[in-house]
Amino acid sequence: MAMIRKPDDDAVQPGLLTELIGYNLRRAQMAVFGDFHRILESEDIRAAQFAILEILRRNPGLRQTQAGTALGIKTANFGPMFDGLERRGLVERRSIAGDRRAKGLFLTDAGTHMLGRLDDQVTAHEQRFAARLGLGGKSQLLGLLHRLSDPAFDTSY
Amino acid sequence: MAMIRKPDDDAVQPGLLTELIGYNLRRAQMAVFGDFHRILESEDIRAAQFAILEILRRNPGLRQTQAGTALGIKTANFGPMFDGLERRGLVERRSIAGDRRAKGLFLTDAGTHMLGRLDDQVTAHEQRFAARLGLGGKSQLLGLLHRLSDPAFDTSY
DNA sequence: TATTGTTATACTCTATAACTATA
DNA sequence: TATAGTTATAGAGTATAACAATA
Repeated sequence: MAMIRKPDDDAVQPGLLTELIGYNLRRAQMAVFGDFHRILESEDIRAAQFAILEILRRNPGLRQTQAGTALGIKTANFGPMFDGLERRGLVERRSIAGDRRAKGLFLTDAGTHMLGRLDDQVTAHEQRFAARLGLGGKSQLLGLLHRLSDPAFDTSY
Repeated sequence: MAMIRKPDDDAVQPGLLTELIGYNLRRAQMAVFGDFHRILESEDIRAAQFAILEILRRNPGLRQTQAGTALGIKTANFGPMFDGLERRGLVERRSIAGDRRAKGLFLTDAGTHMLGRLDDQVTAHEQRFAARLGLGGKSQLLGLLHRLSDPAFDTSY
């Protein structure tokens, strides 16, 4: 067998990519979400569904458009996602007095209990990653991330 | 018309979500990628395809498994993604002397030129977001993100 | 036996457009 | 006319499993 040099994966030169904020955001998100998904598996729900449940815990009675806007989910996609949760009895739509087009969204008791079962695990997950960031690292990170997501920090206009 | 109070979108209480590192990573990534996608539209390519082109610019001759591993794309998915670029003449597979299973991946001249056309726009995009982060903010952010994506910082084992 | 890559397939998420019903 | 929500549909991205060829 000839001694063809097999390139080592570690020897891949990162180049421009690792200098890009967006690429590094994606890598970090993959790591954090991978861990988070493992937790949600225990209740067989997805991250997007968890976000819906969580925002309804804090804001019972929200309308679909509001919940969707707050989470960055389009109206046309929110409906089917919510249907899945409703079929499992975790949430419910209630009619709103005064506007027969809109519906108020609520957690059921089953939904509330599921979130309760996840609370400790989610807290542990969060603390694991906060620990990686060191003292004050998390609040520093969140501050920087808000500058990226908040259009008010865009000075290019 | 009755004076039903229509809840204001701004009044949605964020709750737990905005305390989660993962959720804030996602929001920031949506903002940065939204801007980035607008740039890539001009050449009609996707972010994942850009990443493939970019890593081949720096690492010509990479094998599929290596490129996929480096970018976090599974082997079974890398092939079809690469096919799309190859059909457009931006990249090519070449046989490797000594291993008839593997193929070396290369940019074509067309692929190199496309990356060249994007360079200035990508740099401008990057500077826009770096500006939002303030002096030293970007290197601070990248340092924190690496702690999240690098398993070596996981102290929970 | 292990590795490189392909094929098939399914699911989630995202995006757009056309539509109904109410306001 | 505008708004709340639904339906249909298409595309990208991700995941697993089975497979062929080669090492």
